[in-house]
Amino acid sequence: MSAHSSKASRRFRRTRHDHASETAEDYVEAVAETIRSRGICRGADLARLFGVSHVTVTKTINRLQAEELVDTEPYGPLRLTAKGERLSAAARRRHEIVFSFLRSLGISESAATIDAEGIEHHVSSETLKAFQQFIGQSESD
Amino acid sequence: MSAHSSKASRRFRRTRHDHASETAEDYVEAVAETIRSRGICRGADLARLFGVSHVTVTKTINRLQAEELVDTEPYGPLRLTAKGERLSAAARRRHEIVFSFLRSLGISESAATIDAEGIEHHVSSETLKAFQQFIGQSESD
DNA sequence: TGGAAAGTTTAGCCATGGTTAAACATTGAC
DNA sequence: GTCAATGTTTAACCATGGCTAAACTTTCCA
Repeated sequence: MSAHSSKASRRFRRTRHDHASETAEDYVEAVAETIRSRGICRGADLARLFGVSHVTVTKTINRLQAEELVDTEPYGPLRLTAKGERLSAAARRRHEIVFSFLRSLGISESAATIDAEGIEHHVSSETLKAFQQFIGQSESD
Repeated sequence: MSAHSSKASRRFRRTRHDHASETAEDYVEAVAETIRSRGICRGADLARLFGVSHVTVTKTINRLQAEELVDTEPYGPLRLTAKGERLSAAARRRHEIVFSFLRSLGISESAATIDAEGIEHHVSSETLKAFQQFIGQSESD
């Protein structure tokens, strides 16, 4: 059996693919942000940021290079490909909408920061739209 | 423009070990629900529900047994331990709050079902409280 | 020039969560 | 009693994402 795509099973998409793309988004977002704020991004920056070892970063970056999201040479700094830029922009936009939405609801900055990070990878475009609309309404109150 | 662009210690998920407890919650929730609706729960039920192979279920159940969340004998049906019951009740409650919240926002049932599944493991108690309060407000409109 | 410090990679280990293929157990129909 | 269907387990594999230890490269400075 296996490639089961019933309505019931589709909501439980807890596959390696989903996790891999979440990681990819986190990484490209972090690369973009680091370049934005420090002008350059190296593996060690990401290790520090994520709180993981530099080895973990190296392995992940290798995967992202294979996926053509990140571009780098041995011992060189990290850059995003055009594809990586697009992904990071989309991820950032989604993140900011979720964060602002939570803040609009009255969630504290610290909780909103943590929760947005967890939630951002799991909102459909429909929900994202509703979040955006809600933010707009709150602002005009 | 951006909600925040701090330099020090940004968001970014740290513990990908959280993932193991998400799986545990999904499983105990599914066991509880299956027992509720069909009177018994077997590994094959979960394989069908999650859309994974029965082998994956067996391995996960072994881990949950080691964690004393699930109780079973070889070739026997699955039962929850007291600890498993508590976890499933908490997970279900959280799930229902998130789902109802999304519905209150106007999200379609199908999107709310999928998104709630993804989001429920990432809401802090503060956010959960805000969701609950919002549901209450919407109902009295 | 030559080395130390900082940064990066390689090698090898582990857990989780996926897969198939194949063996084993239980149950119900003949 | 046997046999097929169903359900379960075991074996063996893969990818992701963690780790430490050790080796290698780059940079910079005395």
